[in-house]
Amino acid sequence: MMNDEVRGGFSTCPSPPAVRQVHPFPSSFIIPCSISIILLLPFDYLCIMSKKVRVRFAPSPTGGLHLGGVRTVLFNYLFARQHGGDFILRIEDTDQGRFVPGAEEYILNTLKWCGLEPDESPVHGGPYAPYRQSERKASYRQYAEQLVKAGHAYYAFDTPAELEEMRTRFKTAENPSPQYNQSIRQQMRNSLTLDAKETEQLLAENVPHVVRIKMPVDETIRFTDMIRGEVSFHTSQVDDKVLLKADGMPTYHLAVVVDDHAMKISHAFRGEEWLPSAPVHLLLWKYLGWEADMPQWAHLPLILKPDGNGKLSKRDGDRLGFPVFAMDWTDPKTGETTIGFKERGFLPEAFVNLLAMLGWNDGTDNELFTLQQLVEKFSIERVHKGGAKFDYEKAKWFNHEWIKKVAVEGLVSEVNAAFEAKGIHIADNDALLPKVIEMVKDRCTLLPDFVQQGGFFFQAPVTVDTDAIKPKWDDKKNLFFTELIRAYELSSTWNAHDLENEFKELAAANQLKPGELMLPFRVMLVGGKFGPGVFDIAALIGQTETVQRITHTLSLLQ
RNA sequence: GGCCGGUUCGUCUAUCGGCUAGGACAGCCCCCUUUCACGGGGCAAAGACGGGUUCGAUUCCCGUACCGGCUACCA
Repeated sequence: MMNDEVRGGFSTCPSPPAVRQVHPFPSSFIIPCSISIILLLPFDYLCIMSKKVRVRFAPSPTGGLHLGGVRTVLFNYLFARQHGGDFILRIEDTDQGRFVPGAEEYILNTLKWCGLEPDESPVHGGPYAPYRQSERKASYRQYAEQLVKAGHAYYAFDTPAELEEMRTRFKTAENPSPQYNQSIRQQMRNSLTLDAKETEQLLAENVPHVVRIKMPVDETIRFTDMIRGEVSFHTSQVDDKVLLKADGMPTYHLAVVVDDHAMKISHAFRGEEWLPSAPVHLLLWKYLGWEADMPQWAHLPLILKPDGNGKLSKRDGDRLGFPVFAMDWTDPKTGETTIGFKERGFLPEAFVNLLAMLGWNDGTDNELFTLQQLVEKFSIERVHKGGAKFDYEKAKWFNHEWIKKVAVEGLVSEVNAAFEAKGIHIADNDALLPKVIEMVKDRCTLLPDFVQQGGFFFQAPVTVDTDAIKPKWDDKKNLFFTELIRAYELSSTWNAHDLENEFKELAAANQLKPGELMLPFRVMLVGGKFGPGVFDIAALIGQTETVQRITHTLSLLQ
């Protein structure tokens, strides 16, 4: 165990120059700042070395898991595995009003499907349980009070109506959304404006109240983001965020800090939308006295709509006809189901692969990676800063590549399920299925394509595209196929090679070019102008079925 | 509005001061295939703008523009 920790620590930080690369300083600063770089480096180095890598994904259970969410999971997972660390799933269900039943189970199932299972979670357990914030409710208040005592937070008794009133009162053209900040707090009902006695009394009477952070007046908060480098904020610009709600639940801001500390999180990855509240979190780590244990932050770029601009949302998927959620999600309230990548026919390997490439690359031209390869090659410093527009066409390309790449055995059960979904029942041990998969996989982009591309192996085509034959159909061809039926009925062997020879010999005897006959033959067997080599198909579906399909089409052509 | 972040082909991206700016998806053309694909070859397509710094900027700095995020007792 000890050994593992040491090794994990070392691999986090392979060499000091690597740390330097992550946060390049402007060249013009190198000389004046060289002293601080030298001072910083060993500190960072020590810090990382002494810490076991522990990362967490902390979703709120409010619905289906979005592309961006799964990518955050992926990056967490890759980082943890790469450094021999732990990957934790923590459910952030502090908003009781938004809780959606089934969402947590859905998240777990999604991680399972993706192959990104956590080491610790509400169901996997772990040494830092519970992993649901609602179950940790009792632990937050003391920290909020500690902050109040230290003068870094205060009680606020403003009612929702009063807050609303404040917003309309201070609203101007220049300031369309006034914040509860260091200037406005002086005009509100809180323990800063009320005298101590009054505050005591309100508290004693259990008057509903929240705890807000007291943003310092004139400070610049800086930190080094693993993706963005140095980021800074001025405290005058950030508001007094609520830390503890009137219902006693913490807000995300308090909970994330308390729990990241309690769970010994070493690196915190989250979406870019969290960047503006980062100074609040930084301050909390400091005020709570945990500054030395603060995780390293990485704010991931957003995944954007393919058209226009803005964050990708479930609505965009509905509108443009592609999945946004990893798996089907049924809203328990409306009963409405939103399609997922899994049900659309994506392989988890492809899904994970395409997500990894949304904002990251290994610096080579390679785009196809297994999870294991990603674990080896991933590096947070190579994550792109800018948001990426989601391209469904490219997503499908990844799946196609993976279908071609994956071994037949790995496809059997998924393909079987795709057939089942279309009402074609194939026995689990049907020896034909693997052969069919092998034969058609190169032309399938999504799993359901196997039904179109291979269905005719299992049942005669429901409709035959005779229109594709008719224009060039004549008595000579009709005669040829009549003779072909007899020839095939008399065949003593049944393999693609012999079938082709017989076919060509018969064509020659009838003074017809084989080429003119192969398309009609194909349409007879598969129902349309597609599919693998026509004699391979005949060989596989067998003598009886081949003859029957020719006979059937001939009757349609009468 | 304010704050923060971002900006290379239509899209995802490479480039860590030397670029004839590379790859992939999509598009178009050709070859292979007497089907559809796969595969192979090719074409077209990009550094937002303006200033610096530099012998030399896509790359470093500043400004502008544009895009995005945040601005809840939601996460």
